[in-house]
Parts: sequence; structure tokens; C-alpha cells
Amino acid sequence: MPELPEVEVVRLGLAGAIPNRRIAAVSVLHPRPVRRHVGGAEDFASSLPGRSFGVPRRRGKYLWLPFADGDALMAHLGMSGQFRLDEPGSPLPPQCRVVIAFTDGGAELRFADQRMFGGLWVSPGGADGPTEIAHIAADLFDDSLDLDALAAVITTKRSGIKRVLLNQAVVSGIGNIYADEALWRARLHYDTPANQLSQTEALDLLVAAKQVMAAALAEGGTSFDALYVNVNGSVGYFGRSLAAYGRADLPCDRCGRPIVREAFMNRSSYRCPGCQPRPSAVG
DNA sequence: ACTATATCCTGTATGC
DNA sequence: TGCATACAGGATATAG
Repeated sequence: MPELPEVEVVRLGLAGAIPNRRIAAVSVLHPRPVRRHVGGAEDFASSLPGRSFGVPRRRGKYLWLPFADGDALMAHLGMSGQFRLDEPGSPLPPQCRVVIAFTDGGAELRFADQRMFGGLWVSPGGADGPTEIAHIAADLFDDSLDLDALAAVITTKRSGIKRVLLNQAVVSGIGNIYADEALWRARLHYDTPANQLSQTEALDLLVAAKQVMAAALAEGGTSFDALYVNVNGSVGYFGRSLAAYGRADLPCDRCGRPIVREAFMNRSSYRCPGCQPRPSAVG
């Protein structure tokens, strides 16, 4: 699923293809992905032509594509959203929802989304920081992030540590895959109360999360199937490097015990029962 | 204020 | 072969 590394791969792909290009026409093929656009689908399609893109930006899993006029096109990939850059007239990708054509007649920007948890909308005045994502915290690659301060905040939370890692208002960009990988690297059980961690333990966990996401970014992200791909349709290769996620019954790379899969927060959590034992009751 | 859960959505895999 | 069900999970609304 697209988390920070995958979204950054997409951002980089867009950065090489859309800046300074002017929109000629927009087609909305399904209304749901533009549900967050205040004026509705027709307004979305009619308000974009004539605008020119700047350099795409990202916070956590959110992308925004600034326009020269100060507004921005907001984008979230959700579970299965994809941006593709394809030549006009070429076959549409499966579940293509929105098509943006340019005045130069070059590659079109196409938004496909099977499950439609993702979406696009125009953020008025959002080019330099959309208000719609004011509640989204800095991510671990944000230069302005104070890692020590973030670790201190985490140690005040009473929730289990995985809930905290997944809370985008605390630290953004981490989803189920990299949460499990970071917890495995830090040898922590997902249900460990965050306020039972020492400052050092919290800091080590954040560093682990940043390191695993940096490694994933270097390999083009994690792809399990065609649901996550780069703007040119290529897949990422970090899936082969995962130590916990998706490895139920396979041996832990550290201790050899089989990784277990457990239901947690309406999804799956993977951990090593040897390296990441359930914490003792509250003490 | 804080924490936890239900909901949305569809293609794929699995079971009977 | 066909139908039903489980599963994948990010963000938000709602409940506690």
C-alpha cells in the first residue's frame, strides 16, 4: 500500500514530468475520487484548464501539486491510487478515474484507483501549504522535524505504540507495512503502551522507521501486486527486503522463530514472537 | 482532551 | 460452475 516511500517515488516521477506544463482538458470518469472537491465533479473538471503546474510536494502520504496561481491540486493515493503518465490515445490503465491532458500534447496525467479510498481535489490558496492537511504532522524526512521532541511526545501517549506510529497527527507517512518493519527492527511488540517506552527507546524506534523507509525509497518502494506502481508503471523491489510484514510462518531473520500474523485494528500485524514478545502487564 | 472503533470500496483468493 | 465470504488498510466520522 502506498506509504511515504511509495508516495515519494510517485512525487519524484511527477516532478520530472509535469512542472511548467499547462492543463488543456480534464475528464472525470468516476465521481468518487473527486468527492473532496468542494464544487463537485463538474467544477473540478472545468476549473483546471489553463493552469500550469509547479514542482510537486509531499507531507506524509499526501501530495500536492502547486499551480502557478497559488492554488494546488491535492492528491492522496489511499489504498490503491496511482498516477500514470501515458501518451494521449494510449489504452487507459485499469480503473482509470481522472484524465488530465496538457496543451503541449505530451503525456497525459492519469489517476487510476481500484478501491477509490484515494482522491483529488483543488485546494484554494494551497500551493505553499494546504489548510486541508494542517492536522497532518511532519514526516520523518521533513527537515524541520525535531526527532527528540517527537520521541518525547510519543512517550506521553497511552495507546499501544503501533497505534501511535499509525496516527498521522503524531508523525505522518507511516502505514501498516513500515510500522511492522520499524517495530521488528526496534524489537517492540505493537501493543506496548507508548508511555512505557523510554526516551531512548522511542528515539531508536523513530530512527528504525526512518531507516527502513529510506531503504525502501532507494529500491523504488514496496509492491505486492499491480496496485502500487510508479508513474511509468514500474514496480518497487523493497518487498523482498521485508523482515516481518507478510511473512507469516516464515522464519525470523534474527532468531529463526516463525513470524506470526495477528488481527489488530481491523488489519494484520506481523511480529516475531521471539524478538517482539508481548510486554508484561502494566507495571 | 483523548482513545477506540465503524465505515467506505472493489478485485482477488478461497471455501463449500 | 457458481455463489458467498474473507481480505487488503488510510483517513475520517462517530462513539465512548
